[in-house]
Parts: sequence; structure tokens; C-alpha cells
Amino acid sequence: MAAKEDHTQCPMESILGQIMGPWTPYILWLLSNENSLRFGEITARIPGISAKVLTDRLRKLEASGLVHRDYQPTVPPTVYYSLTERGAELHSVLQGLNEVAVRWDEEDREKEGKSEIAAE
Amino acid sequence: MAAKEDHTQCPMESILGQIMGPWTPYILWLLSNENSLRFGEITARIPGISAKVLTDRLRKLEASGLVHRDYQPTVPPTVYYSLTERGAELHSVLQGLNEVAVRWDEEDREKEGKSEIAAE
DNA sequence: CTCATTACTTACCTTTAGGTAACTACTTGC
DNA sequence: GCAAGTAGTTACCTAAAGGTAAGTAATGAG
Repeated sequence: MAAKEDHTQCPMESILGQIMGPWTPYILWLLSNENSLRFGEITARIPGISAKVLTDRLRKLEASGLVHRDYQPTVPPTVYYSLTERGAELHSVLQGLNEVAVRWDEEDREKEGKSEIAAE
Repeated sequence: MAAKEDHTQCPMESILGQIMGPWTPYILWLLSNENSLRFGEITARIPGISAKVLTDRLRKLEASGLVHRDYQPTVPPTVYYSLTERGAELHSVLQGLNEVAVRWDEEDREKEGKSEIAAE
């Protein structure tokens, strides 16, 4: 199932199909905070992602109209990625999610990590 | 890589690992709105999901402490799923995401669907 | 003349996820 | 004694996703 036939009866399913995926929300979150990043910079910020996968994610986000690709045909080519207006609309949602994430992280550290000293 | 070693340096990665996944945010969204659903009811609300996958997602959400499982050993067993307190904290984020989704959906209908008549 | 650089693309192969179908438990109703 | 109903589990198999490595373009440095 590559595209799931987009039996998109409900908007939620549609948006989830666009922004969900192994690294996708993280990429959006990065671009949401830095407003413009080169391909290599994104790779550096996401340890573990391969060029193939990152390219795939960026292409899909571009196709969804959430990310803008700015290709500069310089000697070694330079490509800048940034959020489109629509992509930027996700900022507050991602922000909210991050706040919850940070809160949980703190709570978990309090409970589990009271006496933990950098475990490894 | 089953668990990706949880090299969770950043809270965002951690939370994404817990709530991202093919059907996961959708399940959370359902439980967020209906506050308690039986296994079969969830299956019915998500056309296309298999029992195996739904079980898997619910078990993982339970393990993450986001979903509560209430097993009633009645004659044919009855199991109620609901969000935990922590799970409920995602409500506003999911709400925000849904608002964006609905807005985009309307915008897209305006642009593309001006003369479209239910295109089946 | 060759290497390094950036942002990929392609081919190939492995791993993982997910689908399907059959099976379980326990009691009621026929 | 057998089917029905709920909420799964298990085994088996296929399809898709992802990793790795190599290739590409164009130019300046050494």
C-alpha cells in the first residue's frame, strides 16, 4: 500500500498521512525552529537518517506543499529547505507537542532518574 | 531495529517514538473524543485496521502509559480502552492538529472542488 | 590529473511490518 | 453437543521500507 488510495473521509486521516512517518514530524520540527536548513544540515541534526530516506521525506513534504525547496546551482550545489506558509501553520501544534514531551521527560527523570548518574 | 536503542537525547524524539506510527495518533484521537471504547468499537471506527495491528498499537500505548486497559471477564470478554491522565494531555495537541486539518481540507475543497460533484 | 565538495540517484539486498486465516476460552441458547 | 459471540494470539507468507555502497555533475585546489 503505497498511498492507501487516500480514502480520506476525515481531514485528520489526511493530515496524518502527510506528516506522520518515521522522521517526518522531526524534520518539520527542525525547519519550524530554524526556518531554513541545507540538506547536509538536516542530515547532521538527525543522526541515523540516510540520504535516501531524507530525500524521500523532503520530496513528499514538498509534494504536500509543506516544504519549500530552494535549489542553488552553485559549484557544489546548495539546496535550502524551509517551511511553506502552510507548513508553518504546524508550528503551534509542534510547539504544543514539544511542551508535552519536555514535561513528560522531566517527570520521568524525577521518578526514575533520582539516583541515576548518566547511565552509561 | 525494533526499538532503535532509544537514544533519546531529545524529548521530542521520545514522544514521537511513542505516538507516531501508522494508526497510533488516530487511535489516540478517537479515545480522546470518546473517552472509552471497546476493542470492537475501535476496529469499527478504523476501517482497514486488522486485529493484530490494533492489538499491537494498544499494547504499546499501554506500555507507554498513555492508554488504560480495563478487562472485564464477562461471558464473552469485554475490554474497555481509555486514555490515562498522561494520554489525555495530548488532547489539546490533537485538537490543534485537527483544526489545522479541517482548515486545510476546506481550503483544498475551495480550490480544487469548486465544480466537483461528490466525485464518488 | 585527480581529489574534494554537495546533494542527490540508483541498484541491490535485508529486515520489518503487516495481512490472512485459523485457533482459543467460556458460557448461553437451541 | 454445537454454534455464537468478544478479544484476542499464533503461524506463515508477502510486500514494502530502509540500509549500504557506488555513481554523477561541475569546478577549484593542489
